[in-house]
Amino acid sequence: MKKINKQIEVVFRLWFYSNKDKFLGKGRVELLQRIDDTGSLAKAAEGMKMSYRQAWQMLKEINERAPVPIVEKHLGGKNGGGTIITKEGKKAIKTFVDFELKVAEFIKKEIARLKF
Amino acid sequence: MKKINKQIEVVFRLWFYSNKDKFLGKGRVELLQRIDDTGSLAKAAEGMKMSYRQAWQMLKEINERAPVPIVEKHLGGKNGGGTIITKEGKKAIKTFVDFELKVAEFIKKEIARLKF
DNA sequence: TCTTTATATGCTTTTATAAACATATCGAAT
DNA sequence: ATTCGATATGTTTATAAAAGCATATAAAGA
Repeated sequence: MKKINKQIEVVFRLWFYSNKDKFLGKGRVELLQRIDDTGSLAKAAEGMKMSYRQAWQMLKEINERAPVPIVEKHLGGKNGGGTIITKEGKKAIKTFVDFELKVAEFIKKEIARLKF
Repeated sequence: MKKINKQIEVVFRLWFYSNKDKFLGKGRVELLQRIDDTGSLAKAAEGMKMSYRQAWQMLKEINERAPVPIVEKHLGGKNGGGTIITKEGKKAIKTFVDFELKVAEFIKKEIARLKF
């Protein structure tokens, strides 16, 4: 009988929920990170080859569900406006990324421990 | 500023992959457990209000992708046939369930440790 | 050989999700 | 007032995933 552990890979996903609603996951965090980098939802969407519409809806959900304000939007003005990540938003992103990393490390260790 | 950790919940899913293909996840494991309980794919499907077609396709994928034989099928015969979980199948199920539990415990501890 | 019951699949129809297209709006700066 | 670039949404179209329906097949036992 072949040993399984040598050929098994474990993949995981995790989400932050607030009030029974999912408000952060890997995809959303990437969007937020790109917004943080570019200062623009449109540019962030383009960067991850996602339609602006979709990205806008995603961000809308994040805002509706997050327990704290994640972004600050600006309409019109010199450069047409823009979107910036709030301080709380940055904290939430970091918390998620760190959490994800810890879980990944734990899983890696556990895989090594698997014996059949 | 409100503290986030008191209101955040973390949800996760994990999958076992073999050869870049997902072959076990929560839903599939439940199907297998029900097959193990009933000895029948049809009964298992019914039990989790899933169409037989769907369950059969799910099981087909599991079999195609798992590194070891998970079930043994029997066509025809006295009671029309049936499906039983192999010894390796049972081991895979247990491994998955145990793994999932450990990750859940780890996550629970990490949540408690979150501070903002 | 006919019955029984679970597995094995083809085919069609819904439903859900995502993509695509089209505009409207906002407000600083010119 | 007009321009400009980004946000804000309604509407429609295309794709994909799930459901539903129908039927064939296997093989032990009566």
